Amino acid sequence: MSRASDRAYGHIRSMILSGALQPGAQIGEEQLAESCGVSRTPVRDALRRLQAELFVTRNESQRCFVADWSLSDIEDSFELRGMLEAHAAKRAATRINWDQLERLKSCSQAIERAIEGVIPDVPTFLENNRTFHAIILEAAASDRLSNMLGRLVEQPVVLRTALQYDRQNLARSSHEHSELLAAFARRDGPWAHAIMAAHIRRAFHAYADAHASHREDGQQGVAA
Amino acid sequence: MSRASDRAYGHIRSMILSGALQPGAQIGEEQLAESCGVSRTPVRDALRRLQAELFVTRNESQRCFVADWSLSDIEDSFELRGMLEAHAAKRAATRINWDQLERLKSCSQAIERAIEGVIPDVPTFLENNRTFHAIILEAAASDRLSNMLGRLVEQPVVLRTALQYDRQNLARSSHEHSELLAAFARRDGPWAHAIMAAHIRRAFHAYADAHASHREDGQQGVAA
DNA sequence: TTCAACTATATTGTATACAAATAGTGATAG
DNA sequence: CTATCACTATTTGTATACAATATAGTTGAA
Repeated sequence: MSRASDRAYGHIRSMILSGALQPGAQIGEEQLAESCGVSRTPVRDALRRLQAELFVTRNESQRCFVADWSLSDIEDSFELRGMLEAHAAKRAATRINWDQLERLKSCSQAIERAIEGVIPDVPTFLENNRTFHAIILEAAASDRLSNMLGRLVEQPVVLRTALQYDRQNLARSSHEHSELLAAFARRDGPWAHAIMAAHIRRAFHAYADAHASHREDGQQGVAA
Repeated sequence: MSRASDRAYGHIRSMILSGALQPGAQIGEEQLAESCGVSRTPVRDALRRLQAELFVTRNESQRCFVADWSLSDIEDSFELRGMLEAHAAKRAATRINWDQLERLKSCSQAIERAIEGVIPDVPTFLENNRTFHAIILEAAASDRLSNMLGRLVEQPVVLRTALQYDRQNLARSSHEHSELLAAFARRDGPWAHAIMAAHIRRAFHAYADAHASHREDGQQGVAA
């Protein structure tokens, strides 16, 4: 996408994620255009994208609002993501090639290194975790699946919460990655499916636990 | 959406479905605007929607093309749709209310009436079949799920093929609807899940069979 | 005082003009 | 004859002005 449209997209998205634009707040095109330093045209493009990704909703008369995620929305998200990522893992197991497997191993090792120190390197963990899942999706080789999962993994709840991690969660996540590698190496679709389903499910419960203790002081986090 | 944008969307979509715009063909915004009798602005909106629904693709330099669906794309579509609709059916089973159940019964009866004559009333069948699935999705009560399924059920392959039906397919489809009603009446999620998975899977095989006999003279059809 | 209708204002939708980028074409040099 | 570079034409991206529509505020009458 083009420069101005991208800038508007990124800017609005980050304002939503940072809380500068609160859930339920109405957002006018003109106001956003000014705030982004571009005209309404690219803002409208950006809003359409954000709407497709469920960051933004519209009322019956086409006015835009920051999407308000209820707890059940969040659960829905994890549920769908688990289903689709497990499916992707199953497909990937029988289609993955040598290069992709090597890249997965490399990610997995980077993740292990990132969490072995006294102070875990969370940014490195996150980056490689992200790449790990992206490679699996690539190996699954389904445009439609990629299209749909792309809408889920980037959603507010995931980003807003994926900022702080406890040691145990990081280690468990990393261990599940190793298991996935084993399943892929054996080309075992059902195994990969089961591990991935559990992987995402665990992340959901970790999030739910963090949410239940409703500490609003910092960000709680979940590693999937 | 607004009038001009809707017109452009419908017009382009029907041109793709009718074959007036062939798969792989490049489509320029200006040309479409003229053809739709509107300016480029609403055409651009329509193209974004069609792109999200995978009717249209873009190359690396943002030029638009009519999406070209390979056989594996079609299989992907059925696979995902089966997975998501089965999930929807499972959710619906435990959430459906009396009104929704009554509407499902009414649809089911209309479908039975439509196929009992010597000449099946296919348009009525299709209309009620569509409503039937929509009610289940409504009962599933998940915006994300609706959002995703909406992108699948309306896709080219479905529409392009859902035009002619043999008696046996119609009857089997209708029978599966009745089974779903039974599962819903008993609030049996796993049962509903299994029936729906089979329902969509059967539709896929019916399509694959029709495709294998590659009769290009008319439209083959599949009732899901 | 309340409700309704109307006006004013704010917001989104559309058209058009212009800017930027890309691909196609032709000429020229190796 | 091929390949590369420059130029032109085509296509998409952006800005702005204007039109249509919805909301909110105000005024009037019952």
